Amino acid sequence: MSDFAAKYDPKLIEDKWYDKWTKDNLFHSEPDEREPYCIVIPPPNVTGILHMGHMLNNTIQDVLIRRARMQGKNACWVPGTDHASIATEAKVVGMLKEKGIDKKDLTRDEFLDYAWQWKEKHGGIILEQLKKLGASCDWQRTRFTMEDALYESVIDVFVDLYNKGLIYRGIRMVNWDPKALTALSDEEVIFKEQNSKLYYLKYRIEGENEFVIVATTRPETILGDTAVCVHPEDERFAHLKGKKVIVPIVNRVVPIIYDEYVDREFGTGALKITPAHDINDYTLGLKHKLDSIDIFNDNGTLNHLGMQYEGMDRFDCRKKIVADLREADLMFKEEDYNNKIGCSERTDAVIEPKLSVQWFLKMEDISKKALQVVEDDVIRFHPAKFKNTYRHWMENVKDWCISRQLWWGQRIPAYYLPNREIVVAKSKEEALKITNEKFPAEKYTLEDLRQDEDVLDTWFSSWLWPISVFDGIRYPEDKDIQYYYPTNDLITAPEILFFWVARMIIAGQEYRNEIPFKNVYLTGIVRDKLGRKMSKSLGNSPDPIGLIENYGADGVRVGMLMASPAGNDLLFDESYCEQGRNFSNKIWNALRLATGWEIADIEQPQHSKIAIEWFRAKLNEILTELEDDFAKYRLSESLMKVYKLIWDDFCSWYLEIIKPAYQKPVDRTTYNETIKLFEDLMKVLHPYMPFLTEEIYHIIEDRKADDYIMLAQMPKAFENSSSIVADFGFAQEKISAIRQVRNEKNIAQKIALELFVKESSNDNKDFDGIITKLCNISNLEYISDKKEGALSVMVRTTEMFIPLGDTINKDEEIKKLQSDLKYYEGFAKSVKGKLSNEKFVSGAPAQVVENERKKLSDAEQKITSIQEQLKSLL
RNA sequence: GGGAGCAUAGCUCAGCUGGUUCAGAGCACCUGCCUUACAAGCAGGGGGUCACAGGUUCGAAUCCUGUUGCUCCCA
Repeated sequence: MSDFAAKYDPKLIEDKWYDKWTKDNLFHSEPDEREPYCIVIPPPNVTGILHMGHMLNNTIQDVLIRRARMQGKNACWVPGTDHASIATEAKVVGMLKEKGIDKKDLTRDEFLDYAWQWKEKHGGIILEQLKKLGASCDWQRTRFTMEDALYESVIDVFVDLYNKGLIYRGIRMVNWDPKALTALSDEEVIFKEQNSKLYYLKYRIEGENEFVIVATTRPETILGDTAVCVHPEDERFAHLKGKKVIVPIVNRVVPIIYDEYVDREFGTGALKITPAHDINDYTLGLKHKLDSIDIFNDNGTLNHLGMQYEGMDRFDCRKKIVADLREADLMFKEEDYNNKIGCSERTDAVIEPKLSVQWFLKMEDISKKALQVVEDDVIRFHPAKFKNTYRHWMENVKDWCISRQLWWGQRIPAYYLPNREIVVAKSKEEALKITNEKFPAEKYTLEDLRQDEDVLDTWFSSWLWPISVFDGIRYPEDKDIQYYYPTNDLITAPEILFFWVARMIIAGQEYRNEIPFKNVYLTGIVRDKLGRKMSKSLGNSPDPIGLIENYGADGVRVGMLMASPAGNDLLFDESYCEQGRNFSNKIWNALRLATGWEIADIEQPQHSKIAIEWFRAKLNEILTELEDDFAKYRLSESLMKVYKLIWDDFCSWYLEIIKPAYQKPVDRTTYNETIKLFEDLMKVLHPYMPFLTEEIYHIIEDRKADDYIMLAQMPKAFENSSSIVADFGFAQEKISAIRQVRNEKNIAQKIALELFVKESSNDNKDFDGIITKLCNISNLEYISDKKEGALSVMVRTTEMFIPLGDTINKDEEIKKLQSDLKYYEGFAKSVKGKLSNEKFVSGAPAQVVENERKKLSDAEQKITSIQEQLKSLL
């Protein structure tokens, strides 16, 4: 025992085992005859560093992978990163700026060189950090969405979908980032609360001296106004039917239109319509066939349609226009107003809704099967409530804007010809070939083809991830994709259910005619104790690597899992990790105990024999329950069961029973059995706590070099009809009751007690040895009548007596018995009431009625014995 | 504005097809213990009108309706 420190120190062993595992290439998987079990990692962003969300997400994946591996499956966890075009490009642009280089001065290729350099330097941080967590990823299979094979897959898919007529170019209102000069997807826009002003502007009615007052937060957009809209049933404006109004300053005459879209309560009830600069106005514009007047340049300054404001920034223009309106007496009033303004996630610039030409993927048809497979539970969501969310989105799916005005990403393989035609092909040469077939007369050459400058949305590569990591787009018949696809489980956050999960399902249907995964486990968001999202700006996120250093990777993993039922947000608190660390220490000390005894060839005590039998059965029971928990993806519950099995059942009960007296040896049989049990427990625990369990596996027995717990077989549950677990439960109650007496009467464990048990038909004496040992009983005797002058304790229907000499406080006992009596009488009365209800007896199932009868007879028996005790005391 | 979900102990959550696994777990809390594995520990204990109001039923935390309060998604 002197070999072991009394406190477990994870630092000493975690790196050691991770190195051994990787050196022996244990995480690597190749197709073979075993059943595959595969997870593809949700590829973290190359710009990112490990945050608490990753910790949770990857802990869960590792638990599932390690368990599958130990169940004899060919487990493969494919890691990798995605190129995150906007975020990375922003980082690279920032880095260049620090060097005094402006992106505009670089060619595309020069810029991409810098981007790759940046990626090589910073891109692998998260994956390295995952190793500290113990992640058993197949590092040989690490993929990156911009590497050649995956890049080509994306291009192939674009060409294919274009040829199928599913990709088109269209004018749409997009979220324009005037700083990054690119369109953003909706999910890249963050809405921020802002104090602004609501301006009430006067629009003169044509030919009259009356005005319509229109409220707006963006007065500069009047330059693009093409209508004023009111609610058709709004009586205030009924008299204006057919009339026109004059836009202030611009003096453009625009119609008054009527639409139910207008909120009569907002502002004055009259709404200015600027189809080029507001998404809702745009829709109304289409409906009412209005002109669109775009007044902005890409960088947010006013263009030539901005009249005297041309060249001004949009916010400067707002100030100027407000001043001009006031001067012209066209400003009715101004009031403070709070609204939410969309800002770019990456550059923080205020988003400008902008009409622009973008590439789109038609979603309606290709989404249908993807909805069906979830509806039919071919793919299961855990928790299932996300099915509703998914359905809602899929039924209202909109076309996907897939182009981004950036350089870092897969460049759109579309080529523009001088005759304004477009050819889409995998390469320029290919494009020329097609061009010449289509337009032989023009005799175009390579020089005539101009490739689209834009790249594809990052999700347009991530949606292929479960296929492209196995190169299944380019080589659909190869053995890897055939073997590992469809993968088993996907573990991700609900936030990206649509942007990623749904699209992967669609891609799977389109390119494999098969689902990409069978189960989707949706984790919650890791929040701080106060329920706030963890963010850099709040500074409320602990450093995950720091946590690992403080509590050990095993401790942190346990901490993350314990507090995170599927789909629930996790209110993180370091005390969870502390609990995990304490658990490590508990196990460590159990090891110190179990391996510290001297072993002798002596007879095995009866109580040890029973304890082993009981614990085997208990372990088996838990194994069965774990099967069920994993089938339902209830990971935190499964861990809690293992936690209690080890801490309560093994340490507090089993070890205490078999523990030899001080400085006495343990018999060999018990020792061997205990080590075996310990080993089984470590196996069950390994997926959650890989490092500690591997260490202990090697301490409790000398192993061959290639014998690892992470490759060992998980203990399997067996059929068991024994009632020993339940029977022992009764004994445990008796022991607790006796301990309670000791506690209440302040009798130290050292002082031995006598115990008399009133004989009854349902006595199981198998556990008497255990009771004697754990309660320090000098003499356990069965008696036929009650024991006078002893303290009486009732467990279920068994009466036990503990002689305590003079220490019994009669009044106290009487009081206690009387209150018990009152309770049981009340209880019996209510059960009687139930049983005398004709409808209950005839309506309830026989079993339920039978249970009630048993309750009543037990209660009556208790009442009788309490009354007898009272009699003897009074 | 449209949709979805949630409300159970101080906190985080279980609680399946209504009925002894029905009021539970972990943490926190209280009491007593430095008992030779572990004070990062041991033993014991207290604590909830299951958000509110109705309804269905012999019986409701569980099913139905409404109310209130929170959360998320879409607009």
